Amino acid sequence: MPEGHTIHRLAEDHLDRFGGRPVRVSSPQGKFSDSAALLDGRVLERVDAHGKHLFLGFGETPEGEGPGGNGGSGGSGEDLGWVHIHLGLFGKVAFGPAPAPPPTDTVRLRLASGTAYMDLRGPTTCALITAPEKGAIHDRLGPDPLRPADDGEKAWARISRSRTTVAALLMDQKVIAGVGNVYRAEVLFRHGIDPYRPGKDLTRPEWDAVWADLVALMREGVRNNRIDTVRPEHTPEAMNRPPRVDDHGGEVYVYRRAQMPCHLCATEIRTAPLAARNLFWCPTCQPPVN
DNA sequence: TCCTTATGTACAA
DNA sequence: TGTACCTAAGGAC
Repeated sequence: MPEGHTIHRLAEDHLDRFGGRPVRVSSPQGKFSDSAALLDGRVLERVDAHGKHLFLGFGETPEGEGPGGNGGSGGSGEDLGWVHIHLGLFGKVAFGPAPAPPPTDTVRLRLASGTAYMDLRGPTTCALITAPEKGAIHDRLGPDPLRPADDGEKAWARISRSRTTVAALLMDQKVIAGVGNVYRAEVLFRHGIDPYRPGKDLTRPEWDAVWADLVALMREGVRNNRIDTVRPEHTPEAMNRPPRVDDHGGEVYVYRRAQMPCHLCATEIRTAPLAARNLFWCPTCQPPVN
């Protein structure tokens, strides 16, 4: 269930559970075994998240535990680099309390401490990378609404010059990092923007509002660990309608609501494939501009 | 038990 | 544009 909010939440959760302490690292499935062996027993020192990319930074071997010892300052503490994780479409992380149960054979990466464990399954990427390699990943990602230092300027520079549809641009991680198929559909609905409008036809005020909204929505997504996008006046309680029963849980306006009535105008929500994903929108609330 | 679908990306042609 | 990759859940039989 990965859009950017999931990844930033995972970064926090990893730091809370494993930060500052040595961690047992293993790869029951085997595909990460060599790197896991290098990392086993190291301290998780820092975490980072950019868009849908998660980075776990492991430090030096704790005193007396490393092969080759010399556990003091600077000893074996060369920067081991970062574990780079991308969940892709199917990847999942499961946390649990110690003791960790026997892993299933799909667990790519297991972290375990005296109090907690984490199992990673099905990621598209789980690799040990160097700091420069991490830098290269940041360089090819656009600004992330969840990174405090980022703003929408670089994204606007690209969007305002592009004939590509705004729906495609919002999914392009080089343009803006962390937005996925749910936030894309929902933020366009919230601002009444036709997903097929070319980027260059967006106005500056429209983009500023979309960016600010993504910052707010995605922060709430990190907090609640799910995507909710309906305004208070459109919640099931406020509208006296049944809550959504769905595996992704959150309350939304259009995502996966094809052929159901729009919460605002009752028009049938439409869906169409766009760049190998399903787009959802309300043709009445998000009319073409011409 | 099989089929479909899914909040994603990279690479080939 | 198509295809490959990774996993699990839900629904149709």
